[in-house]
Amino acid sequence: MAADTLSKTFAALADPTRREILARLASGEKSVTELAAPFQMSLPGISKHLKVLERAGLIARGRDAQWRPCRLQAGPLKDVADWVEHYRRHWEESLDRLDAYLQELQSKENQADASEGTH
Amino acid sequence: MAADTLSKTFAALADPTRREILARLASGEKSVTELAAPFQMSLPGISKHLKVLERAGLIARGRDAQWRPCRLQAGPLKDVADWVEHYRRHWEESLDRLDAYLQELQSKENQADASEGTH
DNA sequence: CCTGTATTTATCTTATTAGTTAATTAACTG
DNA sequence: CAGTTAATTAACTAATAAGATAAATACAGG
Repeated sequence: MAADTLSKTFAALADPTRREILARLASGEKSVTELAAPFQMSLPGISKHLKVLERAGLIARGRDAQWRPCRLQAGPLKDVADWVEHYRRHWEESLDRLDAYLQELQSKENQADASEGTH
Repeated sequence: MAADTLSKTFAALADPTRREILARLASGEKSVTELAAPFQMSLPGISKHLKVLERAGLIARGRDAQWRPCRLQAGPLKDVADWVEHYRRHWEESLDRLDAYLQELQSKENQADASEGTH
């Protein structure tokens, strides 16, 4: 993994368990055990994922007695949004081309349908 | 690396060399050698990165004599944009809080400035 | 058909990742 | 202070990734 911030963010997001953890944190702070509950994975496994997220700045951890409540920190996600935004016109253009192609197919099909009766 | 599409996309983006390759492809098709030129890395190294990008569906490769021109395919980036969009309010809220905090600091500073002359 | 150019594949090394279980730390509770 | 709950660290394994060099493949042009 490269050291730069954006690379660390993308690497952290490249795991479905970690993305699921973030999704669950979107609705508020949770303890490690709460976060771990929906997963098959062992608690140390979850703990490791949380460390990856923490090092990427995507979560912060507090202390409440024996619990370490985790909360979402979305700052790095703004960087992702800003980065990907540069490519918007590329996917929109390719969707436009797909659309044009499908419309062309459709109109050919209609022509075929229309001529069916005449032959 | 997990098998799902979004994970593969994020994993592919988690490398600055690969992001740089995408950035260069944004201005049009390029051959492997052209893509490799700005980097220190060996050609097989670049070739590997291209394979990662290809498997993530981020580029497609054609054939023109002995060249394999690469072109950007931005489809998966739309999925990234859609995914990250769910978190927009989180980073905007935290920026708002930062903003409020800075304004508070500022106004306290102004009060302090204003009272300087009177003491 | 031989040579040069473009690119990939093979092979190897080193580092990192994801996961496990067992042991440890930290804090509350009776 | 002994026991319980929450969470992390340690130690290990297996898989994957990033890079290198050397060899192989694909094509063009004389």
